[in-house]
Amino acid sequence: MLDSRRLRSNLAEVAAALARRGYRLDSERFQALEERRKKLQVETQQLQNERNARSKAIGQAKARGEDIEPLRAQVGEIGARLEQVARELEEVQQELATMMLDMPNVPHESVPDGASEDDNVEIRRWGAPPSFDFKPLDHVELGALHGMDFEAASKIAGSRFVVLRGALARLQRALTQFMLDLHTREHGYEEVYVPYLVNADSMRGTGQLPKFEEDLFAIRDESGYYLIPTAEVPVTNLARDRILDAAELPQRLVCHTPCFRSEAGSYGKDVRGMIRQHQFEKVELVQLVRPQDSYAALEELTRHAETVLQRLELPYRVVALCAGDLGFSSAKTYDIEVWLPGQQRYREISSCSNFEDFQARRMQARWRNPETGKPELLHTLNGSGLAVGRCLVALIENFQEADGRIRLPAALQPYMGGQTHLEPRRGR
RNA sequence: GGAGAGGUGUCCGAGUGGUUGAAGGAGCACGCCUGGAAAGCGUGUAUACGCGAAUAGCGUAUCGAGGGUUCGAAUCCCUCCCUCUCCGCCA
Repeated sequence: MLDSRRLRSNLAEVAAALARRGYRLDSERFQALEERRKKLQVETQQLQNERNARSKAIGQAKARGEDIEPLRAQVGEIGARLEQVARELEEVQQELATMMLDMPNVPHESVPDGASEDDNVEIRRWGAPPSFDFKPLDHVELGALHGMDFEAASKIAGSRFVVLRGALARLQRALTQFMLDLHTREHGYEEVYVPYLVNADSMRGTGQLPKFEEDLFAIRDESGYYLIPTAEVPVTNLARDRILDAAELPQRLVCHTPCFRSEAGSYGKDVRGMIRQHQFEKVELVQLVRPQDSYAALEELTRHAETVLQRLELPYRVVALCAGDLGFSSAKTYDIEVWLPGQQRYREISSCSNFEDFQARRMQARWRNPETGKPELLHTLNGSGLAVGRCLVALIENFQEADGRIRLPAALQPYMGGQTHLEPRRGR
């Protein structure tokens, strides 16, 4: 959510910044609502003031044993008017709140212009796409040799799910373990375990609600629970309605969870394979930082995610998302894209964002600034470190050999019982 | 699932209709005292919002959330949420 003061005092500027990302802010409507709000609020508060003063007078008169009936009659009239005005104010405020919950974050000035992912700007590359002296398989064909079973999954659940067996199931667990160890031991993150079902307040806090309900899976009973689409939701909400001590910052948290996404509106996109699933594993990095530190933290967090790919020897590139491709809550985002031989292109495997105070304002996540002594909104960031399913895809595609074997990078071997290769499954 | 207790400020805790934003204590900040520190003493110490040029002033709201009663609600009534204890069930 944007700062309402900033909207009031710099409406044109905010509207221009939002236009950069393709959001049309209805300035006239906002201004009209604001004017009504102001008028109604002043009136309401005046009436409340009057009522309070007279009620006190009644209390005093009563204490002195005087007749209070005439006073009561007066206050009654005020009450009736107050009720009317307060109701109108409530309506206007509701409309304003709805409008503001719908507004995306303002892009940071360093975010490149552009309308779609075609306008994203490549920042750097690491490693080189492998060359094969045979025709490399994509992960679906290759996975079939190693225990990746989409048919079984669709029988049990439906499309966009997968069953992994044997070494491949273990490989996914190994990847997860490796990532958690790297971030906790070398990057200074604290591991957390969190609920996978969350309430609507949490979803509102990070920005999934109210606008993107259709992307979520919801529980059908009266609980009001949603399945988390990313660990970002429960982990960032740890700070909701809290005032953190300056000494507690920065907080670096890492969390492995399954993620559940309805993928509404992605019909026909990545229908084949494990790239786009209703359920996938992810290791997520979250940072809660002082506002002045958040852009340095974004660079740092992105490097932490990149390190995973470097250790796994997987070629990738980093792109800065253009304004038009930014996520709703983000002020600036780097995507990390890994090379997929099966598609002969780079595909997103991590998305690292600085939300500045956008999420913090929604969830009232604050810290006490020692310089002012006051609670102030903190800044939140997160990034995948990494999407485990896609990482598994990248790994098997990049390290496949002519005979269907898959080489394991050295960093992973300790997590796979010292194995150096995955052998195709035979006769099972 | 059954029975009970409870949710007040950074924390503990008082408060059952009338100048209560809220006693008292702890913590924290500043000052005095001290060779220095502790103790002691004194002073201060919520948040959001509105009007406003204002870091001045004034006002409004906030005692889990929402609704109701009343001239007036932290205090009375209703609904919901959460926490704790005991019993049952259960991995």
